[in-house]
Formats: sequence, C-alpha cells, structure tokens
Amino acid sequence: MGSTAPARVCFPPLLFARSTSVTTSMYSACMNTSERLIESTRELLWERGYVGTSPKAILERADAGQGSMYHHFKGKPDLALAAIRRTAEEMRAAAGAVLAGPGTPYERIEAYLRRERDVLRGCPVGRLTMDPDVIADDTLRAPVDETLDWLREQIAQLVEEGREQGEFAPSLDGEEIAAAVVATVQGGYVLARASGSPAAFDAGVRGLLSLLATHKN
Amino acid sequence: MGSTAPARVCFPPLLFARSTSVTTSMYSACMNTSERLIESTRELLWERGYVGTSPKAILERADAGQGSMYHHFKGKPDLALAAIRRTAEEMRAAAGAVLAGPGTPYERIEAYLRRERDVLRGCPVGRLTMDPDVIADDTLRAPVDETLDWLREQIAQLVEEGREQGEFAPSLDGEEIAAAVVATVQGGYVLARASGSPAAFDAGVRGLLSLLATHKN
DNA sequence: GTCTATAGTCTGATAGAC
DNA sequence: GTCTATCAGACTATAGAC
Repeated sequence: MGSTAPARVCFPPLLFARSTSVTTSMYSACMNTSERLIESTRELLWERGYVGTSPKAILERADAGQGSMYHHFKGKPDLALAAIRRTAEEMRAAAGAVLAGPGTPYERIEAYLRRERDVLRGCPVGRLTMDPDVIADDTLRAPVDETLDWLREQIAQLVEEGREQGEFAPSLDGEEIAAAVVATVQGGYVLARASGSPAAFDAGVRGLLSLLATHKN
Repeated sequence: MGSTAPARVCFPPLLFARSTSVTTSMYSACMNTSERLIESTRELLWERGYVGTSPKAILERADAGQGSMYHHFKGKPDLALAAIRRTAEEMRAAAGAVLAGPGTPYERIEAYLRRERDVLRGCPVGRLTMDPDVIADDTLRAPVDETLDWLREQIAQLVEEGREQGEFAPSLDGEEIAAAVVATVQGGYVLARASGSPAAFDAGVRGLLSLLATHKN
C-alpha cells in the first residue's frame, strides 16, 4: 500500500471549523491530491467566495503544486465546479434527511428551520449567488440554482401535504410558503453576519414559525 | 465657473442600471473627481463586492488617475468606507420613506416588502455581508450592521404599533417578525439571483404577507 | 489636484523535468 | 502524477512631475 491507496475521508471535511490559518490541511494525510484540491476549494469558496479564492491559496491549503491542479482540472473554473457540485450535493442530502424525517409537515419544516447550522459562516451554496463570476457563468450557477430550487420544491410539497391533512390552512400556497421559508434562512445568514451574532438568524426563524404555527388547526 | 464648480448630482447615481461596460461614466461630466470615485466604487461594490473590486476598475469607471484616488482617500478600504456609508444612508432614506408613509402598520410593512426593487442586482448593503474582507474589518462592517439593525428596529416598532392598535395578534413578537421580514427580503435576493429571475423573490414576499395577513383582525 | 512612472506582489496558466 | 521554472498581466501602493 503506497500513495495510491483508495481515498478515504477521515474527517467529514466541512463539518469542523477552520479558524486558524494552517499550511498543511488536517486531512491532507488521508486523501489523494485530487480530493484535497476539491476539499480545499470547497472550504475557500465558503469562506471567501469564488472571486476571493485564488488557485495559489487552494494549492497552499491542499499542500499541492501547480502541476497537480492543472493535471486533474482544466483550471480554476473547472475545479470550482467540482467543488460546488459536491457542496450542493452534500447540502441536498443534509436538508433532505431532515425534511423527509419523522413528524408532521409543520414539524418537519420546523426541524429544517431549527437545524443546527454554523450560522456565521453562512450558506456555502447561497453565498455563491453574490459572486459575480458564478452568476455570470451558467455552468457554475447551475448547481446553485438546482439545489435551491429542489429545496423549495421539497418544502412546497410538504406544505401541500399539510394542507391536505388539515394541518395547514387551505389558503396557504405551497410554493410561496416554501420561498418564504428558504428566503428566511438565506436572509437570516445575512443578518447574522452583519451583526456578528447568530441572534438575528434565530429571531427570524422564530418569527416565521410563529406566523406559520397559527395556521395550524 | 470652471472645473471647481460645486458638485451637483445630475442623475440619481445608482437608480439607473449599467448593463454595458463603459469607459467613461455617464455622470462624469457633472461631478468632481472625489464624487466620481465614490459613485464608481458604489456601483462596483454592488456589482462585484469588495473583494471583486480593484482600484484599477474604480479609476477606469471614474475616468480618474491613480493620483486622484490616493489624494482624496487613504486607499481602497478608505474609499470603500465612504462608498458603503453613502449607500447605507441612501438605503435608510428609501426604506424609511416607505415605512413612515401612509397606511396601517400592515400596509406599511407590505409597502416595504412590495417596494420596487432591482431584484437581480441584489441588495447593495446586504451583499457586503458575504464579503470576507468587509466582515473581517469592523470599520467596514459597521455601516452594514447599523443599517440592517435600524431597519429591523423600524419594522419591529411598526409591528408593536399594529399590536396596540389591534391590527396584529398580541402573540406576535415585533423583533422576531421584523427579523423574518428583513430576512425574507435579503434571502429573496439570493433565490432570485440563483434562478436568474425575480419570481422567487416575489413568491417569498407573497408567502410572508399571506402568513402575516391572517394575523390581522 | 491630477497625472505618469515605477515597484513588488499576486494571478492564472504553460512548459517541461523527474 | 507531481514538481519547479517561467510568463504576461493585474493588484495595490508610492514617488515625483506638472
């Protein structure tokens, strides 16, 4: 067994915060170069966005040379695409698990809204919408669009389900409520980061839930 | 009267979209250099954020040389601060006018939510929260924080007023509803930019209003 | 006040050795 | 596969002429 051992993710990569600037990635020992490049890019895209992330910074964090990056990927956009797709997929899985979990439709929407989050870091998918180079490139924007669209659809179906079961008032529109729910989360990150505290995020979630709760029968 | 004529804003600078890339600013003829630098920076911060905006791009859009910028401002952060402060002030004035306008508390909140917006451009204040260099610098973050905080306070007071007048249910919490309202707007921009269409923004606003409306008596 | 010239660093990419 | 060397251009700032 040498350096060509199958890639195994030792740590759930984006689940631990990286508050300190380190030269060698904590997981550099247990991933191949391609994986390290993708994970480093995912972290940097989350922290600094696409425009604020340079190949040099990616390579330093991944502890790799220029050649490795241009061997595995066509360039910065190509590597970013791989990173964005993986982040989108991860978010879909995490949100899907909560939304498809146990409980009534209201309870599952509440579980999604109250789901544990690293609020001050923002949403790794949503933040990309503020990146001009991501929005300008349909290929980079697609995973972002699809993920948020999928999320709204899931919640809209849940609202419709709740209406049919009589948990929600018949007057509610599934797609509109879903958009309000997802927007409250995405906007909650904005308020939290502006104030430097998660309090505003939590307040927004409680506010929306208080409005939604009184529509239950 | 020469080039030292008092600065007069010919066009409400940020109210017309700049879809095309131009070398000379439309308003370059009727502003002094300092003003042009600030207005160019405001545009670029809105379009590309702080990290994505270079002094070179600012100077080209303002039709000014390096020397002018470093004469009037200490550097990029100093110029950005002036631009951010002005944008924050403008947003406060615009939102304040609607929130202090005619109508019941609900109607004024509705007017704020339905207020005409260039949705796909996003919020010139809120988008800065996704900029790592803005969040890392308390001086740059302050105007953003203060503006969004002020906005939430205004809406919270409006909700309290509506409760006292019997328009809203007593169970509603002003600060929570205010956070949900502002978050819905900020998150609406995210959804709209992801999908490339203002539809999701409008859906979220309608969803929130439909929840809030049935709390009226 | 405004300009150009210059500087040192970073960006994003290519070439070619090992 | 991975590395270093190299490159043209951009980034941010300073110096000094006008």
